[in-house]
Amino acid sequence: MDITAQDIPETVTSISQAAELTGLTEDTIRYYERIGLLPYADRKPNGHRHYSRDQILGIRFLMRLKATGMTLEEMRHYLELTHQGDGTLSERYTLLEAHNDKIAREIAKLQETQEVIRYKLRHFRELAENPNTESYDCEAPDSSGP
Amino acid sequence: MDITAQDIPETVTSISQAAELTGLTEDTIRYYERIGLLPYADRKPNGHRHYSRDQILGIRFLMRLKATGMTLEEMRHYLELTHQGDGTLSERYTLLEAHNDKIAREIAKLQETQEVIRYKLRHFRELAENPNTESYDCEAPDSSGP
DNA sequence: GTACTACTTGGAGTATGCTCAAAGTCAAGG
DNA sequence: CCTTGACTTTGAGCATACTCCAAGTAGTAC
Repeated sequence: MDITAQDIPETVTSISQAAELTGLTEDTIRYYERIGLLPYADRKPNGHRHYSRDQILGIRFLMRLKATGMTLEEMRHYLELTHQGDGTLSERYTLLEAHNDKIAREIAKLQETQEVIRYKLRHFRELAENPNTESYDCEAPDSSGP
Repeated sequence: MDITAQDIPETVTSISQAAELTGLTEDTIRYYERIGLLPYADRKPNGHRHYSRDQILGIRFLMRLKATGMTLEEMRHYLELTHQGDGTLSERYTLLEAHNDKIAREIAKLQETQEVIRYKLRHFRELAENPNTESYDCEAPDSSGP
């Protein structure tokens, strides 16, 4: 998932190509359109959807938001603001800023848990090196003290 | 959610206290017991569940795993191994190590997205300072070049 | 003309993870 | 004895996010 458009063909793209380029399935793309997360896609004369490079990039950005914990409904709201034009810029700014803060908190939590896990892994290694006769089976693995 | 036991009373704990100490609801704790994620809790003579300090710590550790993307089923499996004793130590080690790697990848993804969001925020600030007459409404917000 | 492929729509079904409600038990207080 | 409050069990319901299926169409290949 490049953030540049290098890998996206210039010509418009079918739903199968869009799926490949975004990592979604065709069904998921149609589902997103149905729930209003993606705008009603342009159709070719035969009724098939086609997507522009910008639309693919737009979906990729959305997938980033999703991958970082934003719900479909929140994304839908953000896109609604985008459609309403420049008058909503400050609101969109606030939303993205809030999401960025949320990501920062998420990273902090992940790093904390990494420390806890590394402590446990160290503990396991000690047990393996020095099989403890009085090791009580810690049915409820915890993280208190050494 | 301290990783030490400082805030957990020494005396055994009711489900309402357990809920408070773990951030879960009583319903969720009962649900976890039902699906086998938590062992069948000891009951007081009147049938009420009670929890030890170690059990509270165990739940907190599980909630860390959950908060970092482990599913209930994966946790259930991990706990099953724990119950099987020291023979499963190396398998548990492998599982935790894999989860730690997953967290590392997750952090990397979050940080990448933070960069993309910061780029967009910067772009919004520029638009606000210098309202662009030819700003095309980027219906599909992307992240390609400036 | 027939087959094949790539799509279309609409609707139903599924997985995960809760969340709530109904009906009952038990112990303490007034 | 009656009420209140904190629990109990069982089972159903719900939100999110897909995922699959059936029936149909449009264009190409032979």
